[in-house]
Order: sequence, then C-alpha cells, then structure tokens
Amino acid sequence: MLVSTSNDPFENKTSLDGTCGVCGSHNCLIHNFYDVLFNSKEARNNPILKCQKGQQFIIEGAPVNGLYFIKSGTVKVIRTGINGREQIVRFAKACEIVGHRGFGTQEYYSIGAIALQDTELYYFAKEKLQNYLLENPKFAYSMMLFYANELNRSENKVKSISQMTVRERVIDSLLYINRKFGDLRGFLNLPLSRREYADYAGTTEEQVIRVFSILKKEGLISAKGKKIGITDVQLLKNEISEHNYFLDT
DNA sequence: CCATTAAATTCAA
DNA sequence: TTGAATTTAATGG
Repeated sequence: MLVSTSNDPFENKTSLDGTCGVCGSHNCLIHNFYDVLFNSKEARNNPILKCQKGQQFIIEGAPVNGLYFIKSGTVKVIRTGINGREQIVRFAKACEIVGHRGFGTQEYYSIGAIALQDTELYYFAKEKLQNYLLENPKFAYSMMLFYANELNRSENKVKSISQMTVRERVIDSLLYINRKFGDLRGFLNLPLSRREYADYAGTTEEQVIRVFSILKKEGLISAKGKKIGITDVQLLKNEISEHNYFLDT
C-alpha cells in the first residue's frame, strides 16, 4: 500500500442543492463534517493512503487503531466463514466508512477490506476521532445514525440469507448493486465476478452462473462478461417484494 | 464438487 | 492495436 504525502488538495465540493459533490448524498459524513474532520493542522497533513486494485488494507484479526473514510474507489468488506470461504458483508464506495465496527471497545478487526479498484483512503486514528465525537454532538449524532443504519442493514441481511431462496438472494444482490452503484449505459456500474456475487449472496459461483442464465433467458437481465444489465428493475423487485425489499443504502 | 469448452480480459510487443 | 497467454464464465456430469 502506498502512502502519498498529500500534495492532493483536500477539496470540499458542494453541489447547488447542498449535497456532497462527490457522492451526491445529503447525509455524507465527509461533506457535512468536513470542518470537524479536517480543521486541525495534523488532520490536513494526514497522508492519503492509496491502495491498488485487489489490495487488502484491513486484515481480519489485526489490532484496531482507527478507521477509514473512502476518498475514491470501491471496496469490499469481507468476513471469513467457517469453511474458509469469504462472505462479503457489504460493498462501500466514496465517502463511506470502513472499519468502524472495531471502533468502540473492540481490539481487533472482525472484518477484512479489499479494494476492488484503485482506491484512496483517509485514515483517522481512534483517539482523534474520539475527540471529535466528544466535542461535536452533531457529528456524534450523525455517526450514531450511521451505526444504526448499518445495524439495520446487517439484520436484514441475516434474514435474507437464512430465509430467501438462492434465486431471490441473487436478485437481491443485483438490486443492491444497482441501488448503490447505479448503472452506466445499461450495465451495473460496478464490475463484479460471479464469485463475488456468490460471496455476497451466500451461495456458490455455479449457482450464481445458473441463476444468471435463467434470468437472461427470462429477459430480466443481460450479461456481457462482468457487465450485468438489469432490464426491468421493477420486475426483479416484484420477485422479492414478499420478503420486504426496503433497504436504501 | 470437478472437468471441459467458450468467452472475456490482460499484457506485452 | 493485435493476438497469445491467462483468467473467468457457462454447462454438464
């Protein structure tokens, strides 16, 4: 992992409607609390970590010293399962936090994180962030909302893995990627291998490949290699509506 | 799960 | 930019 001495100017782009210019969200923590996070001299001199595609920057079981904000790029957060297979917990993109679960009292990371593309990270040491939280109630409150959302999401994921069929879980994964990364010229804007879909959906690569070909025959999706296109989002949503599709992260 | 073939991606000239 | 080498997808046992 490369550590650059940041000649990279820290910008704080804001769109006309007040949302974050990088991620487009109005709850973006980096954007909304930019002054809190980057006002001190040390914070501004804090290097940006650059890691390239495929690099792991959080190792499961390593001691927790802080957490990361993604400046650019995308990341998968994984946990190693019983048989050594990796379970993808979530995907994260620019402006999101990674490594927050170990933040409070936990000593070791329970997850690993791997860059899916070249990725730039802001790193915040535990103590520093603790001070920000203690000094700034609004920041603390926003962080709390973020944690609450994450908890909700992970509880829903437990349900989806334990109660949905393979087909439903694959569809759910496709909708999740679509919701989170959108599409570009008709294809999901994040290229993932079938293996990665499987690791997220809690199934095997073969099952994903088979569900994909069935969905393709049914005209619900199109696929060109890693580029997957959703023909009709509503039709896919209908399939899993009885299992409550309502996550918005 | 594994083996085979087809397809896609990467890489270096 | 091409095509050979490597990786990934798809299918059937």
